[in-house]
Amino acid sequence: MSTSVPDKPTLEGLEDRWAPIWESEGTYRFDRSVGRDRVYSIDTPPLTVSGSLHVGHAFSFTHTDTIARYKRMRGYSVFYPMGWDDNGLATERRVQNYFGVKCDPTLAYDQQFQPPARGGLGKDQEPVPVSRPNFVELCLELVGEDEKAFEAVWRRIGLSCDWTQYYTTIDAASQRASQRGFLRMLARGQAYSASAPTLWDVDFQTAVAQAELEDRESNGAYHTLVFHTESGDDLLIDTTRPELLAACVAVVAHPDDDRYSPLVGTTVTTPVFAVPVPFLTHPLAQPDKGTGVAMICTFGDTTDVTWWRDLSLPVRSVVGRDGRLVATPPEVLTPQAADLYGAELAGRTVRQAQRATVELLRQAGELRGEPRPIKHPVKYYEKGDRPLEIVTSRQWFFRTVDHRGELLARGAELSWYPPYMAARYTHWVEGLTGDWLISRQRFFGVPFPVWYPISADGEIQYDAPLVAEESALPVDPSTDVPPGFEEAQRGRPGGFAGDPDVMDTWATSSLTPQIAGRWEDDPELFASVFPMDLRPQAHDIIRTWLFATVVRSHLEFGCLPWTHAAISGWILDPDRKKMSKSKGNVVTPMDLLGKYGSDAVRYWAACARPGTDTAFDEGQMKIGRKLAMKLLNVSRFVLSAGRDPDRAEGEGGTPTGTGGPAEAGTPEAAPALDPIDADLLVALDALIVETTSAFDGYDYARALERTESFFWEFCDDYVELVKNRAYGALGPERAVSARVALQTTLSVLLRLFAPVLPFVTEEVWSWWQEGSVHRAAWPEPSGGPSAAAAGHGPAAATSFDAARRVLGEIRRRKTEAGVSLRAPVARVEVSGPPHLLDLLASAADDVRQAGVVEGDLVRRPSPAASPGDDAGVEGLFIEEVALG
RNA sequence: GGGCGCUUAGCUCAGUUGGUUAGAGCACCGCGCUUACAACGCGGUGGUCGGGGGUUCGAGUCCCUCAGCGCCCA
Repeated sequence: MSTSVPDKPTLEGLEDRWAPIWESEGTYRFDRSVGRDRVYSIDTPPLTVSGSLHVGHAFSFTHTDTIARYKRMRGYSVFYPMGWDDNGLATERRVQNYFGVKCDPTLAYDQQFQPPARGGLGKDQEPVPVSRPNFVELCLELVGEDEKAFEAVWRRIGLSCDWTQYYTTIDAASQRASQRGFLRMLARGQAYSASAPTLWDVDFQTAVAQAELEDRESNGAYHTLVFHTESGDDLLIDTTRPELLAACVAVVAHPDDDRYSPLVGTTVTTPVFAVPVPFLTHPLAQPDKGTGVAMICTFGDTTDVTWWRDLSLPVRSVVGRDGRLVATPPEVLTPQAADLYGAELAGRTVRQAQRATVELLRQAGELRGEPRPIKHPVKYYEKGDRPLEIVTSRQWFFRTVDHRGELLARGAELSWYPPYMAARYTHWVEGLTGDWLISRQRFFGVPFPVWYPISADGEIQYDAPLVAEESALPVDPSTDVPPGFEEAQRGRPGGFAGDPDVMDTWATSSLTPQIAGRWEDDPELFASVFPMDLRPQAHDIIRTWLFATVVRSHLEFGCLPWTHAAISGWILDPDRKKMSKSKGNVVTPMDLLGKYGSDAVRYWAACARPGTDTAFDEGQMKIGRKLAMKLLNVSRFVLSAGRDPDRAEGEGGTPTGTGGPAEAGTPEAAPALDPIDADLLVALDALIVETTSAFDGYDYARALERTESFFWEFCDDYVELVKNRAYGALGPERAVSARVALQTTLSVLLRLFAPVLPFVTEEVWSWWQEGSVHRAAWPEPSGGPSAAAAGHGPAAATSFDAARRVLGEIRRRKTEAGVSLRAPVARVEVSGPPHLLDLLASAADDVRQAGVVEGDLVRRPSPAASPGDDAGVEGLFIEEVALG
């Protein structure tokens, strides 16, 4: 083996040098030929391609990468695919603007289609309608560009994923898996369509699922409306949504609210429209809210939906999908009331209608007092700008509520890191209020593989969908034809109509283990990777992505999709605010990678405890860079110290990568080690045990911290102590002892650092070893001759400890005296218990060399020392350091 | 309103089943170009462990309570 150490090692250019080599050598390629028990499979989060990567992504993906690299060095064949999630609203908007198109799912695919623009339309131009398949093609073109940029960042940062296992959630295989998954759910009765109250975003024109909701504290106002009882009394009801008065179907009070018990079961009359509605009770009515009576409308909020369902009330919708009041008022209105509605409210937006309704109430004398402004939580779509409305429409759902108990059990079965994150899942499942709505009225997504028959009189038969055959997947019902039909029958009586919607993003990305594992497309691969070992993700999507993936795996396979979930924290900006695009505080990783180097950025990421939110801190990257630089320099010393240029070649120095210190780095076989060299190797064994256990518990941060701390002690104390001896100052045999310890330790440290610092460790490894450090075996403690030679447990004081203590004191005295560390020392006197002095004696030569002690090193037994005192080297006292 | 975290040096954070005098890096101050390293090394200053109470021979660590911050959910 040749050793080739550069004169001036540098961190510059390591990424450009090693990333292509890893790719061409297939260093991270998954080997499917091994059995499932030797596979470690990772369900990588597919990043949304729209938008840009920020350091938070680099942060959490680095965490996963350290685990992947560790498992690989432990001998696993690591299945670590990379995926992109390109479905979504953001992409649609960009595509519409960039190409000047508008999707119309009723249109047929046009193979010759060319978009009117690339880079945006002119001012007078109207967007061109295109079919869904054409629209999807344009989406793919645009996200393809982004994916290239994303991939470049990942390669630069050194993610050890296998790029041959790459997928996107819109590619044909993903669509096939997604549609197959849907059809299987449908066949088992776990997917169903229903016309039901649905949360609706009037701007995005799509249904929204429970998981996508967020409450926002918003301005509103209580309006006190005057209803009329059967006996002609006024009944006051506070509402924030008077514009829904025409949709009122009942009023409700709490069953225990004695104030209203006489009215329960009677009929009251609404103001303005004079519609009779029942007075009912329900436990969700809050006696202390407003007057204690609420008007139930279809539908003002989710509580209305609950009341409507529990109390079996009729539907009287007034708000349309466009967010305006519908043209035709509920049938229950009298002709006069309907005329009033048509004149004052029909076609108005919700806000306009509220003003108009207030005016009508005033004119009728049925508004008591003035509206009273309040702040209250209102439901929004997380990406939306206007409050959600609730409309009634036909949508597809996956059943979840029926499976609540089983899903809770799956959550308990999963190993969570850190464990307390399990509570997020449990609370979410316990709080489920409805099944999972999967229909989206969008275009760039996976279509439902169903059509509906059209009856002879032209009615669409939603209850008897025509499903695609699995062998035909993926299909697009807007262009493909259901089995047994011809294209000419599309939209005709007696023919069929394709489902116009696409599935929710989560309906597809909940299948990432299936997609990456090529479910059904490659049964052998799937069997060797599924269920997977690890799901790494952030905590904000436990209730969406993690939950949805568990649902799909549980219902399809009756098992968890993975055995472990590692939840990473978030990146906060220096003011401890969440980093997000809308706040404008996002930092992108590419510049940082260039400035500090990939290893340094990875170091910063790996310092964060699993699951802990972390402030963005360039200072930590500087430290990482310093660490990488130190590794280069000390390696240069270790690999060149005392080498005889004439017999450098073939000298040995061959840590094989398969074992620990005992068999590693030994130019001459089994030399007699100096005590402090043996001490170092014993401590190294302890380090290996500790870091291995930390990585087994997914605690990359602890592993790094311990390795780093050992490394600095190694550099600052051990290397300084033995430096002269390694150069041969105390003879060739004792030089060999030092060099064995140095090289063995370096070999182990390089491997322990490799998961976090892949570039610099690979660089140094290449100076003296064959193959990639990332394919080398994780170190094992030797527990062998070196430990026995040391003759004591790791807890007791060692020669190394005694030597560092005395050397440290000599340094301190020199510093206090303001002289150079090279200044000679005339005399040192140390007192302490005899056994500590003996330890010191065995390292005395090294201490004298390192401390430049030219005179005596006197050891004076301390009379006060008790024989059984096994305290540490604090028992040594440096009585005198006489500078020369 | 409920839940989950967090609060340790000026800053960013470790601190394992409770166990000597609570640690690291950065920053700051001082010394030093020494045969791996001046984009560096060596040394030093710096803390009522958020407040209060409790359990214990002993609490940064366990329990209760209060305050502040963050996130999730209503």
